[in-house]
Amino acid sequence: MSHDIALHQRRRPPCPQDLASIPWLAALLPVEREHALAALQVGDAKAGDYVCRVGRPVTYWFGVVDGLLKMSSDSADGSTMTFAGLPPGGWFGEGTAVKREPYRYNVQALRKSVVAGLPIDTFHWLLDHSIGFNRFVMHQLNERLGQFIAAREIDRSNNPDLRVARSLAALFNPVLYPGVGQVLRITQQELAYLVGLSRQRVNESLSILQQQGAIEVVYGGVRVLDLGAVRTGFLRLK
DNA sequence: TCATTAAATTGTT
DNA sequence: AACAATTTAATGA
Repeated sequence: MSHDIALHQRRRPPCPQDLASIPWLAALLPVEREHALAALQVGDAKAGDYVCRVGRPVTYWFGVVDGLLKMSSDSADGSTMTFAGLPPGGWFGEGTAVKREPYRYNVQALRKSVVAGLPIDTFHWLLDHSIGFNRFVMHQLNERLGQFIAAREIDRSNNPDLRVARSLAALFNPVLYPGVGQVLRITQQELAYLVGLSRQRVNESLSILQQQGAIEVVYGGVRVLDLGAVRTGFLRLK
């Protein structure tokens, strides 16, 4: 397993295709956007690469252009706790970026991914100058708060079907992950890593959710049919 | 662009 | 954990 910080290696300027998948650019005025574009960086991360690590000083505000990342933390007893999966369109680290504190979690590529980074000084410049940017970050923080509260309920529950459903619902969040759309590209193995179940069990849960009409299982991904049903876990007990 | 081959993913035991 | 079946990605004409 590699231990590179993705954006410090294999870094390149963003291409138009990358820019199209960065949601907050649309919230900026032309002047602001110019400033942001001049500083934006894009890098490729191999599976297993770290995007950021606990304790490192904040250098960038990160976003997922393509691929899938995992946000996790190592607790005191040595076990690893996964907070969230990060699909395309997701940006993270604004909390620590605002405070200029060290990262409080690890973010690792679950598969080959494209990661974008906005240098922290540019991030602060946008906070100071752009109303649209502030609005975006505020929505982001608010939505993520809701997601973490939901995540606590997931952990309390022991029903694997419910856990899979809620994790999927989180990944399909259109505010946090506008790049996902109707079809989330994730293998059952990757989902198993995120939820903390075996691939077999995830496979079974997906079948049940499909039977209920909440999702459709496709090769290498999941199509959402009824996000509300996925969110509530539908007719299943806790 | 198409056919062939290799690799990845899934469903099942 | 191992297997065969299926789907996708890669290759080269």
